[in-house]
This record gives sequence, C-alpha cells and structure tokens, in this order.
Amino acid sequence: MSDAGPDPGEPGAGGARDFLRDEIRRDVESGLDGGRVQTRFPPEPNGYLHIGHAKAICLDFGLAEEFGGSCNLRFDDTNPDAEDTEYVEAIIEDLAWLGFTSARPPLFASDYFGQLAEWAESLIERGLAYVDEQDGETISAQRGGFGRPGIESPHRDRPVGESLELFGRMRRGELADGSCVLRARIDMQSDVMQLRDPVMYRIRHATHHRTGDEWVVYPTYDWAHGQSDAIEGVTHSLCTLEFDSHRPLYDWFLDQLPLPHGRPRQREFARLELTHTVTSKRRLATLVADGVVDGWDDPRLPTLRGLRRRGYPPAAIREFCDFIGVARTNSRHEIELLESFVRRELNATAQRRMVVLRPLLLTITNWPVDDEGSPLVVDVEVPNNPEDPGDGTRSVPCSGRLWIEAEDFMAEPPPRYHRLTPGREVRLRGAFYVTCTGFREEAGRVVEVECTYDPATRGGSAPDGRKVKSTIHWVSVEHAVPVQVALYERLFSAEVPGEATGDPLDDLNPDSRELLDHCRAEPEVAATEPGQVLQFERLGYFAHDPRIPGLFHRTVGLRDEWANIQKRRG
RNA sequence: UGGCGGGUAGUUCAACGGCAGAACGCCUGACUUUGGAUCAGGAGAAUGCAGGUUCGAAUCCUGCCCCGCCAGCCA
Repeated sequence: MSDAGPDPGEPGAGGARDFLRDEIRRDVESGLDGGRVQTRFPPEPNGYLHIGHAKAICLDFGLAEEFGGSCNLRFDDTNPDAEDTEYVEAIIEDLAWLGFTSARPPLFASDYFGQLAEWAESLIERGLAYVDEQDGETISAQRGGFGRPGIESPHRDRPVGESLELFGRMRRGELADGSCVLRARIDMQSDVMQLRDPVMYRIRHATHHRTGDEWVVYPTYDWAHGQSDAIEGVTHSLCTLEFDSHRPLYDWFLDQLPLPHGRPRQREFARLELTHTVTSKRRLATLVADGVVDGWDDPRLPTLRGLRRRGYPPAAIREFCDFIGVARTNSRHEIELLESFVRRELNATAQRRMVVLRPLLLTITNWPVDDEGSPLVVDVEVPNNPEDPGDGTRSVPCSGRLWIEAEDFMAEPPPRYHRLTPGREVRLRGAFYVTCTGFREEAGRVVEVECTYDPATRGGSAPDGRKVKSTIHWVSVEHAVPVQVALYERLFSAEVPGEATGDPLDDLNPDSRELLDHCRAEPEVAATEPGQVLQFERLGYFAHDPRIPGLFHRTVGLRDEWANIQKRRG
C-alpha cells in the first residue's frame, strides 16, 4: 500500500473508493498506458436505455473524467437482425439528457469490420482459426457440458488454405446462412466454456443499419468487442458481471494480435437492479409489446425516456448512481432510495403550486361581497419555493367559494387527524384561517363544507398569535383551471418481480396507474412549460407531459407522515 | 456435475491485521405557514457456518454451506 496517496479532493484521487478506482489509480501511478485512462460505453442499438445503463454510463464517463481521460460512445452493432438507427438516435438523445456527451463523435463496431476480417485471416493463416461446416446444433452438442469436455470438430485440423478459401467464399456471399462459421482454434477441453473454439463469424444475408449489404459475415460479440477496444485505445473496458467468464477469451484474442495502442483490460462490476421493477431489455420489450404499458416512454417504466417523462431530474439519477457505488456483489437496491434522491433534487428546484386532486366545495359564509353582490376576490402572495427565496413569489386569487381536497375534511375524524372537522380552525395556505361551522351531505357523501374566515389572518397568520394544527391547500372555484393527473404506484407489487412463479407478469400491479380527470389547479398552472416539474403542495412532485397540455404525471409523492400513521394503525 | 465470482444492520455500501461505521428506511423529540423541508437523538450486526494462524481476524489459511454467472451462429 502506498502511503504517498493522492490528495483527497483531487478529482479521482480521494473521496470515492472502490475496487475499480483502486485499480485504475494503481494503473495510473505505475505508468501503465502512459498514465492514460480511456473507457467506452458500448450499447447495442437494439433497444432503449434504462436505469441500469445509467449506472454503467456514470461509471464509464465518470471514471474517465475523474482520471483526466475520456469515454467513447461506441455502438456494438455486430448483429444486423435486431439493430436499427432509430435506437442509435434514441440512445444518443437519452445519453445527452442524462448529462453526458462523448469527446469523440459516436463510434461503431461496424466501422472496424474491415480490420476485424483482416485479423481473422491472420489467425487462420497461423492455424488459430478454422471454418467449421457443421450446423449449429452439432457444434453446440460437441461443446460438451460443465465437467464434461467437448469434442473436436472434424474440420478443426483442416489445411489452412482450405479455411482461407472457405472464409473467402463466406465473405463473398457464396454460402448460405448457417452453412458454416469461422471458429477460433483454442481448447475443447477447457473448463472455460468460452474457450471451446468459440464462433468468430457467422453468415447473415441481412441489411445492416450502417453497412447495408456490404457484409455478409458478421463478427460475434467476443470477436468484436476487445478488438474494438484495442483499435480505439481503450485502457479500461468496464462491463457487467456476466461477462466475467468471457475475460479469458477477451485476453486470448488480444494475445494473438498486433495491438495499435496498449492492451485494454476488461473489468466487471455488478449490474444495477431495483426492487419492484425489471431492468432487462427483453422484459421491458415484452411490457411494451403486450400493451401492459403505453410505450417505451411510459412513466412507469425504468427506461430513461420513461423516467424523463415521469419527471425524474437527470441530476438525481446521476447522484443516485454515484451514491450506490460499485461492487462485484449482485445487489438489488430499494427503489425508495432512488426516489429519495429525486425528492431531494426536486425539493430544491421545483416551484410550488396548489392543485386539488379530488375537489370538495368549501363555502366561506362570511365572505364579503361588492356593491353588486358579487363575492370579492383577494389576491394573496405566496412564495414559489420556500426552499429558494430567490425564486420569487406569485399571486393566487382567493374568494368565497373554494375547492379543497376531499380528504382534508372529515365529519368524524379519527385520533390525530389535524385537518378540517366541525368546529376546528385550520389555515388555508398563504391566505386565511377558516373555522368549520357545518357541512352538507347528499346520499351519505359530504358535498359541501361551510366555514367562516377571520379577515385579520390574511397572509396566514393571526395577529393574536393563535396557532392552528394544520394548513391545507385550496383553489378558488371561480379561477380554477382543470387539469388531468396520473397517479402512479409500483408497476410490480412484488419486490422481486417473478420471484415466486418465474414470470414477472404474475406480479403486475393492476392499479399501477390512476387517472384523475377532475382536478382543479390555481391559474398559474396553466403557464407550465411542457416537461416542467412542479410540486403540488402537500401532495408531491408532478411533471407536465411533454406533449399533452394539462396532463401531469406524479413523479413521486412527498413523505407522508399521516399515511404512515394510518398504515401503522392498519 | 467442472470453472469463475460473491456472502458485513431491514436494504445498499465502508472498514484493505488494530474500538464494526455511513446512507436510505424505521422509532423519539425539536422546529415549521406543506403531517413537506430542516435539526437533534435512538433502536438495529456475534461480519454465511466450523476450525486454524496471530497479542489481536470481517480482513490471512483450511473445509463446508448458500447465492449468481458460464454449455447462442445474442450482447
């Protein structure tokens, strides 16, 4: 251990410490790669980015930046079947939204197809690769099993010239899909399955999203990834734990080739899992395809697009990723932790507004009228964000007929209920004290609450110093603007979806979305920008839909002590 | 079944042979014009199990147990 450690406070030096940073620091100090740090984020353009990718992105870009290096965005586009430019664009867009742009323009593994093919021929010439004409099933069966060695292909020892000739025909499109593959010639006895003569090239007569019909053979992940890293001068190639068993192969290929820069090193870390959600492209695709959710940007999805529409600030996601750190332990973080970062960020930045979700009429019986008998309108001034006085104030109209939240009144309140109830005085946020004098019911439901107000309490405090136990939000009936609000609960009710039955769909929460169509908002809400996130006082944070005016998605609720009390009571 | 990786408060991490800590969650209280925010305090762990080395072990060694990954022409 070096006692001449770097200064704490230096980027990438002190502070966060984990196995990756420890190793990179050692590499830099020992002068490996001339002290250079270069990473890459390598998505396959066959789907949308999700919260799991966010962790990888924060790591790939974050570590490079901490150590004065850079991170490439490289699309791992070696499989023409599933990939599309649509995803390329979406990924670039989502990455930028998260707050990251690569120093270089986006790179593509498909840019290296020529070099890869050249290197493959070199391996054939040296007897390190051969063309196998058996079908996939046979090759798979010959691979053997755990604790059982594989069987060598009858083509394994064919002359170099024959493989060269066959590979040429593969490349020229003379051979049919699946008729043969190029395999690395390594060791069919190896305990590492990936070393049992892995496939390097397969034939696909398919149109690639970038190279079109130029190629008919496509490299596999294993043959493309490390070599792409080497071509780009990547020093640290970070990936998730399931690639751990590929590392010997990653290294084997690199050992056989003349590397233009230094030698990249693959290191693995645990992928991010969250409770009550799924983070696998396949699972997410199923939810979209089956219509369980409305699309890839459904606010209930952990896709970056979904989270964006839901109102998650990118800064909160980044801070969450930094906070959870990195380890090699398979782990599932509580979704509540992510939400706490969202609240923290939004509490500091979101402007407050008053919105009533389930309106109940409150009539102030002693409210003054003008000469023509119409109720007076009083404009009260309230801060936009009490956490940030610099954010100014706004004016909210108040009159004698108001909407209040239905649950803020109870005719027969349970213990510890502090809100409106017959005989009790509460504060209307920013306006006046009101005292409940009665209520009216229709068909057993409370339809109107009657109150008197104290004109001396304007602004919300009493000159005589008397206190109230609670403050409720309100909206003037005459000035209210209608809005629609979508309330969200967990998409999956189980902490680990599918744990019990193996199918996450069995744990779907049928009530994951509740649409409220009769919400009433203070006038200022009409001026909300698309995508803007507000705090609806006492309720939570709500994001204005980017496309549908007047639709708000609940990003996350406020901490709710009262709900907690009720829950404890059962 | 062979190989590899991993097991520390409820959860996620830290502690790198020297007093097991933090955050989130939970509980108490203070404060408060959001039952929010903020502040203070508290409960909560024989570090998977069993041995061993050592003055001293979460940390080193041995054996066992449990979890994850690997037998695609996916990545």
